[in-house]
Amino acid sequence: MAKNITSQTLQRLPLYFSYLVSLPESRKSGNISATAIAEALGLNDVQVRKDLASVSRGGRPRTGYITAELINDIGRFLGFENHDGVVVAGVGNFGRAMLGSDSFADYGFDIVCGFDCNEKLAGTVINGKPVRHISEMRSFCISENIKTGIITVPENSAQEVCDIMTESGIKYILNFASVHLNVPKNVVVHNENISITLAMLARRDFF
Amino acid sequence: MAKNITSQTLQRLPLYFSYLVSLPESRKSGNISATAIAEALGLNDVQVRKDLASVSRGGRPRTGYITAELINDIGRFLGFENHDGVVVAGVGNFGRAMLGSDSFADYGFDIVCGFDCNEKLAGTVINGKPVRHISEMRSFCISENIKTGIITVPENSAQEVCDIMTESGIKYILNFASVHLNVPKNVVVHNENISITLAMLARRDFF
DNA sequence: TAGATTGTTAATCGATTAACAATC
DNA sequence: TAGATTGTTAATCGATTAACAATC
Repeated sequence: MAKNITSQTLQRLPLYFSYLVSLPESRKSGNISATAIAEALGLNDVQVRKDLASVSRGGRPRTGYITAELINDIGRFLGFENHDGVVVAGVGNFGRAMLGSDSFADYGFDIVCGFDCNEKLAGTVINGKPVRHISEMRSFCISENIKTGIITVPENSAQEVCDIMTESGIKYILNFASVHLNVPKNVVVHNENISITLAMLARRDFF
Repeated sequence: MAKNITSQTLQRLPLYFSYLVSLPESRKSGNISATAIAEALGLNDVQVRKDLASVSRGGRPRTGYITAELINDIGRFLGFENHDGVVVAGVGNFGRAMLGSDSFADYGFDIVCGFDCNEKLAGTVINGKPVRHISEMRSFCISENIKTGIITVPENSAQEVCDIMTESGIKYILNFASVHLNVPKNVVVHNENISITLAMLARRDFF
């Protein structure tokens, strides 16, 4: 296991994970075959078996994989058992949704704090997560050794907030503002563009 | 142009589009070469040229493509000049963020209405978009011929809302609830899982 | 046992890249 | 003109799938 993962395999692993986790408890306590997973997700069974071989301890002929074990193996491989601190810059609707979500924990992330330029929001608590003034973000990230940030501020302040993040040692930025961000070479930005996601979904039959 | 688009090309086209749109106005008014785009996005220049050849009217040797024309060609191909109506079920933080965003219009989508089970929200207006009671969603979608829906309700009511959507003729569902949805075969669900996106970004150096 | 399933090797398929002629 | 660039054909590379022996 854990040998030469291809980028394609890496993209499919979360798919298997979500599917297995979404199974009813009755099926989660039993076994599952690569053939069944492939069938459910519309993939080739050999492909699924090869993907699983790279992260799991292996299945058994005739019975398949132990479902709970497989979920664990994939999850561990993808780092879902980590505890990586994450900050959110911008406590508007999107930011509040991030702070309010409890599902990050299942994937190894702790949203530790929200930051906003609105003085009135500083000091409040959302879903148990503190909100502080944006001016405190730099020192917070440095002292807490935060490596990951989410940007949910308006377009016109996104670059400014991004600069503070990169100065604070943040290496990975998930950007919800629909604007291109300039970052140093050792920082990675992922632009989350929901409109494009929607376009790829709703026009798939057109292409 | 517009010949045999591969799935890989289709995934890169929005990338080119975002990059070109993000360029400063001074550069948007001039020309750009496939070589320059490739350089900026870390891709192979022949690949970019091949991708662009499938949607654009072509570039010129020595000078490259006319930037504004290229943006138009890619945008038109991807349907960004459409006007497709979209409904949002669930007017919580996420739903409000969707209704509040003006960027969908740039990609050919009109968020026409939000729906919620909270009676107090019905009749309100967010960013010019009306909010109605969830009980009105079915008739609304049918009469307006809506094909695309966004689900931003809590996990426990996602399937119920999803059922209403499929009964209303909706074919494409963007699901923000972290739960598996059962749909008829002719309906496509895209599960937007921000935790997984974050994991793929923040752990890329680990894999 | 017979049959379903795993895991691997070999063959196929598709996508990327190299090479090059054409063009401005 | 010389050189940068386009667009296409051919070669390479990588990923998927078919075939099959091993296993429970």
